[in-house]
Amino acid sequence: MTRTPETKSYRDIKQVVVDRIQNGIWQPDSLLPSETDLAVEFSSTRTTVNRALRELADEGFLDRKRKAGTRILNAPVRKARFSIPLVRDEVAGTGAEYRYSLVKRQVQAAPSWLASRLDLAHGQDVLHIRCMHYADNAPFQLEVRWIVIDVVPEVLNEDFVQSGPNDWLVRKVPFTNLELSFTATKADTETAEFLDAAPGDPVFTTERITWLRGAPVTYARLYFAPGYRMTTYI
Amino acid sequence: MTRTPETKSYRDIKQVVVDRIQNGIWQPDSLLPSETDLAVEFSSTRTTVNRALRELADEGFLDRKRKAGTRILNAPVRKARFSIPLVRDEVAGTGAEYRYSLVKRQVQAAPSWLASRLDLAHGQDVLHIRCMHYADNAPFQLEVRWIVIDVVPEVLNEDFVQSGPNDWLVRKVPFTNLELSFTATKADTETAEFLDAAPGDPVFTTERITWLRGAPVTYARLYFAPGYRMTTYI
DNA sequence: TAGTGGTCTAGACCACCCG
DNA sequence: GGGTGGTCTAGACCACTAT
Repeated sequence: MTRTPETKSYRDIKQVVVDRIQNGIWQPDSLLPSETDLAVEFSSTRTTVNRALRELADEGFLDRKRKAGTRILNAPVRKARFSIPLVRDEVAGTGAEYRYSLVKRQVQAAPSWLASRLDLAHGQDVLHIRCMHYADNAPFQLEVRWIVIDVVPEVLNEDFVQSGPNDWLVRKVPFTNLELSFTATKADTETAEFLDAAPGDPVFTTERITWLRGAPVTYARLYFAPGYRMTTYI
Repeated sequence: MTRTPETKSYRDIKQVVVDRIQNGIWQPDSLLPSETDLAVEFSSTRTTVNRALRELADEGFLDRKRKAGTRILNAPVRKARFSIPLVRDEVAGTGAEYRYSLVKRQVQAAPSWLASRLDLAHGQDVLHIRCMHYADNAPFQLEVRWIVIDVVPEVLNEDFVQSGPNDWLVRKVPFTNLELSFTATKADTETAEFLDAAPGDPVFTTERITWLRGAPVTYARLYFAPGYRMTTYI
């Protein structure tokens, strides 16, 4: 079949479907026509309709089940995409100049809370690191990290004086699994000093655990200077 | 062509590609073979290879450009998907019982900071709402919200005594755009009381602005009770 | 068991953009 | 200019599951 003026691309189809949902032509919880029917309506093929609906389901608009059909989700559990930048890039993105400084680097036995969290053997060695990231010489982020030496033994060759462990890990151990959480914590005395904050001040905190093929690589806590705001657009 | 034992599905292909990246067989910044070549290697078709690579690019592993080819990203700007649940569902998901309570509902002229933020006319009317969400009768979230009446005049018919504005908005007003940000704030006296916290305690705070086809619908601040943690897996 | 979505094929045309 | 990815077609078989 040749493409007629009425022929819709998968992008057009997505747009039409979203419009119909937003204008109430198709109600939440109701069933869409089958892919075959929609293909006829849009002068398209099932393959193309399939791609459109598949992406909308992926974005959280639709729920699709074989035999049951495609249903409009009533509670739009919209899914937001956000990217996880390197601190360096995040700072550079604001136009500020990035500076890194190592505070502490020490091999130690994993504290028991960490061993428990990462499922390490009792007393297993980890490399503990504290470092600071600055934006135009103002404190931006305090990084506190533990790296499991058995999983990445080469880490012992790095002194992390010139650049941070995150840069190194990203280069050496790419593409792993990640657990990411966000909380608001209270600055203790030391954190407050590094971040140029008052003790007790609220601090936006990120916690990351990274695995490489099932093995825990590193645990990190990132304390952001007061005023930090993480923003996403959907 | 019939499917041989060597024939790979798009999932298999994704897995192989990720494995090769993780094992350093394909280095960051380097170019992958073309889709056509990969199709031959995997005893598959270009369509299938295309889907695999397209999804990996979408997940942040690869960068694809016509003519330039497919390149492995060295700075893994991994993209995380997180969903934005209704409070009700979030509470229910923890197994706790959800309870809602209206604190305040009032039509007022938009305060100037809000008018500025949402680009409203000076003195434009908004519906101001404060309400609480409880989990097993413990404070879970304090919601402070402003709704632009001109955009959704039907909101005046709702008293929001039985259920919150979020439930209503989600059902009635599909949003098209969303700005979402996260910060750590300091509890003021009133917030602290509602959240059963001490004044000055750190509070994880979410700010949401929602638009419907370019028109600002609502601005909301969500203050979470101490101990709240937002978690994602990637 | 019948109908729906999930996936694959083989081929085609096209848009983009690097060299 | 030519090679790469972007997309579409027409058809097929299959997997799942509601009924």
